[in-house]
Amino acid sequence: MPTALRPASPQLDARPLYRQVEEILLGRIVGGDWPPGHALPSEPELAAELGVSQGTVRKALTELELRHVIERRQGRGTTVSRHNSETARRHFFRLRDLSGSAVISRIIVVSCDEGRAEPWEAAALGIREGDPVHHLRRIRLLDGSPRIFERCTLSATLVPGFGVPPGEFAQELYVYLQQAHNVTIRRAEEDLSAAGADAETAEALGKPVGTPLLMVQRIAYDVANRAVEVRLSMIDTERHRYAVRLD
Amino acid sequence: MPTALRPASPQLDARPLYRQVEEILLGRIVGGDWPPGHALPSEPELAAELGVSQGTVRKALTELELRHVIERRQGRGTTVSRHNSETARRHFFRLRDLSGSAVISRIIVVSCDEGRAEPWEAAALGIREGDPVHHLRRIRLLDGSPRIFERCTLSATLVPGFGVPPGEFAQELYVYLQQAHNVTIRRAEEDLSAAGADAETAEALGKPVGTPLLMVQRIAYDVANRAVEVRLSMIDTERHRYAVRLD
DNA sequence: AAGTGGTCTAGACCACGAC
DNA sequence: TCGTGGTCTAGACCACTTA
Repeated sequence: MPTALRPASPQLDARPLYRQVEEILLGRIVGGDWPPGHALPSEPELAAELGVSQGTVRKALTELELRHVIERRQGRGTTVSRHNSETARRHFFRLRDLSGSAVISRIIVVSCDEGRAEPWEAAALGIREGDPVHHLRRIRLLDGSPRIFERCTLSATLVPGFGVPPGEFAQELYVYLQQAHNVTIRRAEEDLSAAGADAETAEALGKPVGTPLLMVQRIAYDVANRAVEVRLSMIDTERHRYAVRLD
Repeated sequence: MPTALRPASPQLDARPLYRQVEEILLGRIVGGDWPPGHALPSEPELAAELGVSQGTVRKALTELELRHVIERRQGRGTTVSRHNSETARRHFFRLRDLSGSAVISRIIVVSCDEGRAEPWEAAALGIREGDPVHHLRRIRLLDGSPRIFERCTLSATLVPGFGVPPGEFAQELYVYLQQAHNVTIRRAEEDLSAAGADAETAEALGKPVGTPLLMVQRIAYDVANRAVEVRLSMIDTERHRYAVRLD
């Protein structure tokens, strides 16, 4: 069933055609018609279905590709992005060792509880104070040593029934969210500062209280731009650096 | 004089045409034929001169625009990017106040000397140990308070005769480099960590030695991808945050 | 009114991947 | 071999800026 992009009646939507195409395609992905890993119709097929030229479809697909919503490969086709440990880390894990190389990371879940949103969590997640949330505490081992203590808060309305067992957890959180809860994280905002280690963090990392740590507050958003997670990471930067490229 | 993009003899350059166009245009900008602020020929003119279609020129220009080398405006034309305090800050100054708003910043030059490159400086700048460099120390006031102490090292071969007087300095360093030394910074890499304040920094910021500070090491590259500056910034994050977007 | 970049089309050919 | 996305062309019309 072709989507009516340009009805006979005068078009009030003044946005460029390729923006509208982009939104239609994104809608199908967000709505679950095309789940992660699904192969999209070919460009000529999409063009015919939507009643636009292949060039317009291409421009829309290029935008979605830049936002990592889809992946295109010559000869193979276009698929909805699927998180895996590589892409999840490349996009959302900025730590490198002192030589600039990627880091081997292991994750230990300390605890996972249900709770109510504190004011700062509610503000970050765009929900109301007291709304149900899940709390997750994790320790990350970088190259074998405990270097990061993370306190994560997830909006329970977006990931109902969330829960992971304590102990080592091999999977990246965002891969797990996609596979187990059908929630795809697409972007995040981080605010960085320096702080002395608090008691809980100091114990988790085996450092004295007050040790200077890199504190990262992250808010993660899904494909539909909903805030899913707010996370406070306390990072021991003795042997690692948080890498940023400005261009 | 048209540039021969596709000679009669078989073309060995297998790169796409638009990449070659991109390189030609970038070459004219780097070479100084088109200085910052200069208006480029129109797309049809470039297409005719280079012997390609306007669509190919457009794709090359789009790439350069994404890299902030040029700026395009409908009806007005395309110009070579010129640093000003707005763009310089938007790209290279990541600090926000606790509400996420931009910050009013003043710069005080503490000292400016000539010197020889230490090993770590030489490694960062891609020069040899002992090569001539300029050292610059600055204090930044954010919203009126001293919050950042910066130690900058510039490669003297790229900015010969560099020098700024001590005291307040209204201009952004990269704007000054472009206007006074014809060097345009286009991108930078930053490595972030947490560290206790050393004696020099503690005095500059009026904080006790050992106060946790955000330490940022930046390497700045010009349009020709040469390392121009390495900078160590010590930042008091009591009332400010370093903002990063991951997408 | 003239000229610029922005959008959109229709069609050609090529490089790559899967069968 | 076939279908995919990648490149390239030629030309139309539109929206914006400047004069």
